Amino acid sequence: MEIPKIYDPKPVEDKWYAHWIKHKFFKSIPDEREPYTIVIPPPNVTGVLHMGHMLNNTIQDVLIRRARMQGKNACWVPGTDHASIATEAKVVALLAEKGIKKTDLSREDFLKHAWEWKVKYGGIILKQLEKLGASCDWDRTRFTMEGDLSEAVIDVFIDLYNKGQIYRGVRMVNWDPKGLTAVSDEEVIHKEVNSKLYYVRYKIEGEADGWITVATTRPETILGDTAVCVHPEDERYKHLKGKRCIIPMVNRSVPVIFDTYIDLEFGTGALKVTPAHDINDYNLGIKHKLDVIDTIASDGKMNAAAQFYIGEDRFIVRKKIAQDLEEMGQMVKIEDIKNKVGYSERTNAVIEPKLSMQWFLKMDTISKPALENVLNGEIKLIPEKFINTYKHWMENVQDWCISRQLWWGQQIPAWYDDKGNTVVAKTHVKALAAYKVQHPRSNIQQLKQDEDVLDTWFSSWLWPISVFDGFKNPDGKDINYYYPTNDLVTGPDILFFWIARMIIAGYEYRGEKPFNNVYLTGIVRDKKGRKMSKQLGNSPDPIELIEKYGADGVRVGMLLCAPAGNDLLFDESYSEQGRNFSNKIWNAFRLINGWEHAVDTQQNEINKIAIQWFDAKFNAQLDIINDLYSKYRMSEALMATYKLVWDDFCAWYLEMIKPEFVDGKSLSVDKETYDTTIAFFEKILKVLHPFMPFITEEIWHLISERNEKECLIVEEWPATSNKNRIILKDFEIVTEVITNIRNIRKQKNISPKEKLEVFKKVNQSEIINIYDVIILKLCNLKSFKYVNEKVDGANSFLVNNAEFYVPISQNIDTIVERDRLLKELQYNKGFLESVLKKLTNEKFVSNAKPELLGNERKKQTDALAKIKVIEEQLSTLK
RNA sequence: GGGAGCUUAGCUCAGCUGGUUCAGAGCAUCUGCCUUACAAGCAGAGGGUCACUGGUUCGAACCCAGUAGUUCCCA
Repeated sequence: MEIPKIYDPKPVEDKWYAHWIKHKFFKSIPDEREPYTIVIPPPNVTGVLHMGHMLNNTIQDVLIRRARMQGKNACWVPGTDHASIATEAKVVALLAEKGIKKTDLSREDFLKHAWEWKVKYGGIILKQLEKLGASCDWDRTRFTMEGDLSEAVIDVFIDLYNKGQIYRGVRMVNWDPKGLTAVSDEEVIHKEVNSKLYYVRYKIEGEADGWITVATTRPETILGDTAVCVHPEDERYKHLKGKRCIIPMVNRSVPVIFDTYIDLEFGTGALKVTPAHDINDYNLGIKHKLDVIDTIASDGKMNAAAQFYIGEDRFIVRKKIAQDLEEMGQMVKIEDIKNKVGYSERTNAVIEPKLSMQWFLKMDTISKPALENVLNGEIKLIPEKFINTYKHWMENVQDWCISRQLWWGQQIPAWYDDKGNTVVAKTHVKALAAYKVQHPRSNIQQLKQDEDVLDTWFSSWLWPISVFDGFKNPDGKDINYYYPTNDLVTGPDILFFWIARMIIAGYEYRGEKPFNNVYLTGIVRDKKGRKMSKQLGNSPDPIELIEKYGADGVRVGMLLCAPAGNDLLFDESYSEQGRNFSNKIWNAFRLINGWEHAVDTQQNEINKIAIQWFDAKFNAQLDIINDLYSKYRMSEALMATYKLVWDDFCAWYLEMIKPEFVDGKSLSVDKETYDTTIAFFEKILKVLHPFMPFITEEIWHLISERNEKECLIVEEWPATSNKNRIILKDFEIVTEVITNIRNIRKQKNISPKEKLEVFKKVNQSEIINIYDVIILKLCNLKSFKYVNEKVDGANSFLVNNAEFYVPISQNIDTIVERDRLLKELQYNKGFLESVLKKLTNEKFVSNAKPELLGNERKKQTDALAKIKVIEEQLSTLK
């Protein structure tokens, strides 16, 4: 059967993925082997695969496949999170298309729609992961809102409440007026934008023409002002001590207060204070006991307390009030400035600081072990530089606002009577019972459950425990076997959102870390360094990439540009390189596969040496690869593998043993060489497998007869053994000789078909001629002979002080040759000089380590010998 | 405003404890080849003031200080 010379990944990938599934190779059940566990960072159910997922899931799959081949019980747990805001937004939008408003639905009905949506679309991203080749144990797929996981969330809430770690309070929160919910600090993205700074003058109370000018970027909040604040040291305002001023339009009299918080340089040095709508103002308000007037409603529109513009959006009001103040003569000037504005990560609405009643988790004590165990190296962050960021955050950690004003999520198990008395309990029945204990004289029959749900991260922080049913069954087989997990692979953007909180939960609920290592990938950016985003449209569709280059190609492409912890600038050309690599491997297979192998053919010297060399090379390189893996240097491990395959195996080894063509027919390969080559190739497939699972599995089955259970995916990772360093050293010289000869051929424009003669001048007695056959073959030589004298009229080169001559039919251009030699001489003299400089330096000789000194001395003698040879060559040129 | 990181070839990055012929890799580029595995290929070559300035040292891409640019985190 003719094997196509271009590898076609599509049918291969579909076939083998199905095959692996069929034979349950991804499945993990606790046994006596050492476990190797990864829990997937659950992508959110609304998501479709983007390049960030591609990257971290490729890395996870590489790790898990290698662990599996190393004989560990590899378990990669997949799943999704319910992403309350994002999902609810999607469902609301979908309902809106049908003309249904959320407010018209009951909570129950809305959730029914949401679940329908989840069933229909929630699995898309997991299906996409299959295309990538992700070897997750799909039987273990979990979802943060499924029964058991939700129950864990509720139990944890109740437990922490009972421990006094959870409280309810009025706080300034980041309000998302579009999502109509509070969001955490981490979900606010601060962006620099072009704004205006409005200078507005307020009348001083009781003075005929006394004014104070404040500067603000948010004039719409003027209606909620309850003070004006200046710096106590500010000479401009010292006379205002004890005075009051009048807020325009609403004509409210408010005090002028003094606080060192004020920045003298900014604006006019006078700050209008709106405690209800700015976190700093809020704190000032508490300190100075100011009134709080909330003038903006949940939807971002002015409310009745504002008195003006009621029902109009804050941004429209900003323009209107500026104009009105202008007309009133109270607008002094307007300047353009740049400032940072917070946006909701989910809805992109401008965040409105808002006072509201929320649930909080105290972070001060509960986070202690999580900080400690990262600092002491019990949990490793890779790369280490993230420890700084982590430490900084954990040392300044704020209480976590865990309530969200949404329906999609776990409803907070808090119950209220009509006076606002609260009990926390798992069910209404239990709540009522608890309530009766607290209020024995009450005969209330009905409590009202809190309307809000818990933050999605309040589910996912339990993920490494809850996916193994560690809450439901704390001493279960799974949790005891798989926990703590080995590696977590995710992006640094969720270091606090998720990683830190998982560590906290791990210590709180298992008394142990959730994972040993956290591998933080970079953020995938486009070629210009911009984050990939839908708005910019600069993100390639991963599935299309896979169609175009094959999953193996894209995986390789991803990792080629993925230095650990640094952002990566993705470009499609990397996937192309990956695809080309697939093709290279494929063609190596085609070559070997096409060889006749005869039992009666004697193994020749070339093949014997080639085999010895590649065996040594493979082992040495595998040591390097293993070491790089152990340091999580994935892209370097890939590059080392790439070079092993492309350069060492294909370009050198296969070229060496490739049978020659005689009379238009390929000679046959001896059986021993053939079998060894197959064995080498199989080892190479193993080492390639984690990076390129599909093509390697395909060739694995083509290259030898195997039954359907004998799959590469469960083969053993090769052990390293042979450490023949001598042959590797020798080969460095051999390849240098070969390159020199090829170079001369190239420079002199000699056809590769023309056979050359090469002479080696014997200076000393040492002749290592075992490699000559290789030089003969790879350079297409007629002969390779030893001489005692220089060969006249030939091109020459030096390798390790040995002189080589290549006579060619053209005359030697002595001028060019002399120039070349002079240049070489100059370089070597310069080099010698630098060595001598060290050796004649007393301080160097007395300070340097002995081996270093010896090295320098050797350099000296080598350089001297070389100079002598070059000078001799030069003298004969004249 | 506070903190952390980064700056090495056209691009993306290695370079560990300062010392090997140390300035490297891949891609891209250039030149020659459709040589019976692969043109998605083969062979060869050319690319760098290691951001800048100063310091420490016998010796600095590497250590220290400052400057510039840049990215991120926090407020």
